[in-house]
Amino acid sequence: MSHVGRPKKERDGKPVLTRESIVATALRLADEQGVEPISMRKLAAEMGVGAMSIYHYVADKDALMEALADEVAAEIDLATPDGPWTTAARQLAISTHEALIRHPWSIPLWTSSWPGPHRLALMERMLEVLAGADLPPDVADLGFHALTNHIQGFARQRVAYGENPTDTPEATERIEAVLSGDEYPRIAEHARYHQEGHGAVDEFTFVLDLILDGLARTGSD
Amino acid sequence: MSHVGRPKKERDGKPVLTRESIVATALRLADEQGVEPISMRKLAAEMGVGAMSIYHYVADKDALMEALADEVAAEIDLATPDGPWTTAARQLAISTHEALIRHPWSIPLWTSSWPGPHRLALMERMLEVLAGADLPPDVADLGFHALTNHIQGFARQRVAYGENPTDTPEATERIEAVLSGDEYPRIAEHARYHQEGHGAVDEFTFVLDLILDGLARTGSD
DNA sequence: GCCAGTTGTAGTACGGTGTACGACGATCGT
DNA sequence: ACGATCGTCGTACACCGTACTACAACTGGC
Repeated sequence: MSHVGRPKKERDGKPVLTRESIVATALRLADEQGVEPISMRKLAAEMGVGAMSIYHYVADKDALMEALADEVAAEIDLATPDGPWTTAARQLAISTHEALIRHPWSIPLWTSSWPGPHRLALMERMLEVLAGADLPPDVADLGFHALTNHIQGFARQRVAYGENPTDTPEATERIEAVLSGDEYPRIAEHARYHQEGHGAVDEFTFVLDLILDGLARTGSD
Repeated sequence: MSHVGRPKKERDGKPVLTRESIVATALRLADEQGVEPISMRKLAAEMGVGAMSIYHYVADKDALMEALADEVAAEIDLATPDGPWTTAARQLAISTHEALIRHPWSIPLWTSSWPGPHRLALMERMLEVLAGADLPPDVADLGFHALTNHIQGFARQRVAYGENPTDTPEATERIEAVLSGDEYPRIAEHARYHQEGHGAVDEFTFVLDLILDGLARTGSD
């Protein structure tokens, strides 16, 4: 075997195997094929390396997934413009939403794994913004939950409700069954409404504003 | 081997192995230990049966999980009292929330698997309620998403944010790290706030009403 | 310049998973 | 009485995460 015992290096001396390079390739693989088909073996093979070598940089697969989710959070710009707190919160929410849509596979990870440093920083930033709103403490607390919930939940829904037709034939078949049957007329109507391309784009900001306005109003009562 | 070749029967003639009995035992196991440790082998062993026998009643593990999620939905009472649409939607939301809290392991399944008949019926019912609200179609549509999103998301958060201290020592350690460090003061404050037992209970209904009021107001504008 | 120690790599192996396949025995329709 | 059918299950395969171990290559001290 070519190189054993010391970090593999590329021509210019940069090591092939690093925590960063591992996370980077995993992220590329996830963007290409999603997160489920990633296995430690495949990832190692992709990097031209033995399976167990990865474990020198990453504790276990969960840690890798956590790092992956955090990498998505790292893309989010935490800088917010001056002005009322609602616009700052609004922009933070939209940026997060966009990052999640950019990497749909990461959405489940945000709820199943612990937040890494970048996600913690994002939470911290949002809490700061809310703290600057002069809301009663319990309203701020609940606002935080409502916002993060809305962000992650809507991202999930936008991915689940198609929009990108990665649908398996089995999935479209089941949708068709509901559409053609008459057991669930409202659902059929709802699905048709979505298939016509309504909503989706500004639904996120619409409900977001609904929450923000509600919070602001609650605060001024 | 005791009985081979025909459905196992108990003393009174009821078969041991049925789709219903399988789902029922799986649900019991899930309530006891959560859903991840369930494997087809363990489930079969629990029923005193060979592993592959289950596949005669269930297509594959995903189908079983889907049935499990639907079983939780089956517990939800779809009857709503007369009166304004908001109280009907409110009760539907609360019932669903309670069912999810009763079976926390099922929450991820609601987003990862397709809705079964009971969940479809629940969706249908909610859409009916919203259709009776005389909202503009796009507001009704977005209201539906906002509601389901809030229900599932808050249930997830209530489970994730402890409340039931099933936390592993590793988890408490990481929480402690954030609490004792000074990198994320707002998060630390937020976590302390929750540890003191604030919120949680009526936060769900609070934000729920915020959404419902917002929808009602939007409709009357 | 050499040798010990350290460090990153990888082979092997173990225990687990979902499930395809086929055999077989018990029951049922005739 | 006797085949067809159906439910059951043993075996096997591919794959997974990862513990353990051996070992090559580098590094630092002398």
